[in-house]
Amino acid sequence: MGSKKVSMKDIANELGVSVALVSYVLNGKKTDKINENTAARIKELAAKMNYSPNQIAKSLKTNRTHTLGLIVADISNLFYSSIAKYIEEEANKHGYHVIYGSAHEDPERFNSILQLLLSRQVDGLILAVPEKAEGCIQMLGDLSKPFVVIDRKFNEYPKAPTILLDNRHASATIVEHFAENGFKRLGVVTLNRKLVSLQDRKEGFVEAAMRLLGTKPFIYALEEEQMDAQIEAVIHKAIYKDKVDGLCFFTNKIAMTGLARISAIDIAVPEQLGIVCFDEAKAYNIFRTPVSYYMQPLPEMSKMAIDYLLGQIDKKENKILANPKEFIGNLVVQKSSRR
Amino acid sequence: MGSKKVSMKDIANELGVSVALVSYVLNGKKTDKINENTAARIKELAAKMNYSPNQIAKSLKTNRTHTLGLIVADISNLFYSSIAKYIEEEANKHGYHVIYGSAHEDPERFNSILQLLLSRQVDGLILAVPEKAEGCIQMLGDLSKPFVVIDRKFNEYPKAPTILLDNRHASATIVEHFAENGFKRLGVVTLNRKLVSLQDRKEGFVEAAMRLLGTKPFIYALEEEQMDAQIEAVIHKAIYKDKVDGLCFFTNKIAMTGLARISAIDIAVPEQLGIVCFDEAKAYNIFRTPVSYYMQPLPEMSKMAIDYLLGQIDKKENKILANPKEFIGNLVVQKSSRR
DNA sequence: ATCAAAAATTTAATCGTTTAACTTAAAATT
DNA sequence: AATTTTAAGTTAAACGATTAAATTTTTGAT
Repeated sequence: MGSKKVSMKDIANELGVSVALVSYVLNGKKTDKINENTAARIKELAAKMNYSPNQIAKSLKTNRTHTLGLIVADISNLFYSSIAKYIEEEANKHGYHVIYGSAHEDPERFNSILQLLLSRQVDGLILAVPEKAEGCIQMLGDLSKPFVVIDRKFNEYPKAPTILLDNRHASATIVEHFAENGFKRLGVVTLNRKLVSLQDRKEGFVEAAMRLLGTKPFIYALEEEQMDAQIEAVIHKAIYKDKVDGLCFFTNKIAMTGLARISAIDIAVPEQLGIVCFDEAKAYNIFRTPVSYYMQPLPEMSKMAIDYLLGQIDKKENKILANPKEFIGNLVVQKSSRR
Repeated sequence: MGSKKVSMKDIANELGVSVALVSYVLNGKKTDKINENTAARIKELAAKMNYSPNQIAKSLKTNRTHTLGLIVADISNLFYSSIAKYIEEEANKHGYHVIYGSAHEDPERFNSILQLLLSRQVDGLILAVPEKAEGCIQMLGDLSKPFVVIDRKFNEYPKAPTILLDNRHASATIVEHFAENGFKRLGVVTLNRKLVSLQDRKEGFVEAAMRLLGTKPFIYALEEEQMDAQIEAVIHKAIYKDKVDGLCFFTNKIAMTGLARISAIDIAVPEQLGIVCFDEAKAYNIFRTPVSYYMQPLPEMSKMAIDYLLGQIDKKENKILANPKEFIGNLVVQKSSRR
């Protein structure tokens, strides 16, 4: 009991050999120059003593932690926890682990987490950078620390490695689908933040609506912190005043709030109101009418993020991602928008 | 650009002092024995050079990583991502970070993640231990590595530090509520796993139903992997054959699957069927009738987990948690079960 | 037996910190 | 002026591994 962790020294002492030899054997290096017998004895004892290497010491020497840092907006938000899951899975495949933090879109919190991850010497970073924290892009470049921005894009840094959805294209797909199904007066519910991805969704939506329907969609912008308080008025205005017949929720969270409100209203979906949301959620199927949604290809996006990062870490210098990589997702059409 | 990270040595050389002095100043130790002026110069330069300590080196020396390991079943599962969020928040308050992994209830995967966390020298562990992996409790005890089990309980290890819901009490509360609202033929949908928490929910439910209604509830057990395939038959049997009038879903995920199915059926909730679920979810409000749920006090549970762990780490030897701590949650009654 | 070559193992420096123990210089005491 | 005290700082070992270079041991050829 209370037996402290065994180190290479313990093994070496027990066997009367040097620590170096133990290191060589246990790492499978110089195998051709080591007596098979000795190697076997070392391995055997290591197993018996339940040796597990001290990664901290290893990292100090090798300058590799085999750990990636991930900063998302909020880990309890389905969209980000899904990303986290795929990132983790993909990283694990390559023997990497993930440390994460939630920044809640606060630049200060973001920077503090970033500093902590850096001080823990993560080998690379995957970041959902909040507004006003773009400075980190320059800083990480100066440090020559591998990183990749996900789900965000900064026009001031067109060369930063960036992975996100082609938001304009996604919106266009949604509008097209609405148009094909005879919806004419469209509306979108978004947040009043300057995030480029929301901006792009909006612009793409407006552009497509003008082109395909000849009308501008109604835009409803909520404040994140007062979503619950504001939603009732917004939904009411959209349906009864603006006579919107096709509504698009721009994020998962907005959708949950909005759908809850619509649930309480006596309106036929999709007959009187068509609905499409961004991002996948099992919950969309418990709404009175299964809700259509535009699904981001998160597994592919995660895979590319990890591949790029590991490439950088191993200095294989693959030059992919010189420009933001925008993925095309796909629209899962359910009853809420089909007529 | 490409400037490597600055170390204490760089600062010391620049200023012509010893590394030790830099260390003392930057850590605020021996402040009474150091010239204020020198201290100021060191701090100033450190700030200017953007020094940030190498935690890896620090950890190697101090044997503290200020990092906790968290293993949940699945980070993309709302229940666990909520726990993760609270754990992270609480840990951050005390200057600790969290590394996590998803074990997907697989003992092998669990043990492999556990080994990795240990090799990274986490200071403590928060674990949702899967069935067949209880061995880790003994092992961590032997290593005298602080840990706490959450959301699970193992009767073979009554002394292991354990934090979870009082599941029997929760079930009893739900049955009581059903009874008070005139529901008579109850049913529960659970998983056919041997997890003590599910077992306790079931036993608590049965016991309370016998006591308050004089009848045994119908038990429907799904296999996790075939939930989607099995749910239709189960719901059908419950409603049309067994004539259940009050249904309880034992987990978030089961609830999502079950509610999606009920959504497709023409049945009045709560008039013909009352519904209560375990665990909180915003999504419960987008169901045609807002769904009642039993909410676990996750913030309090997380706080206790962290407090206990940090206590152990600091060897303050607070003996709380000698027995499993079972928390009482509260039932949020909505329209789905009120009549 | 001798010696070079090959095989097996050890030595020692290093990674960036921490910290107990020691040294030096200046100030205070006598 | 000699001695003690205090203040300010330095030295050096350690944490647990890695790895190039050096050393010792064994083997084989003569």
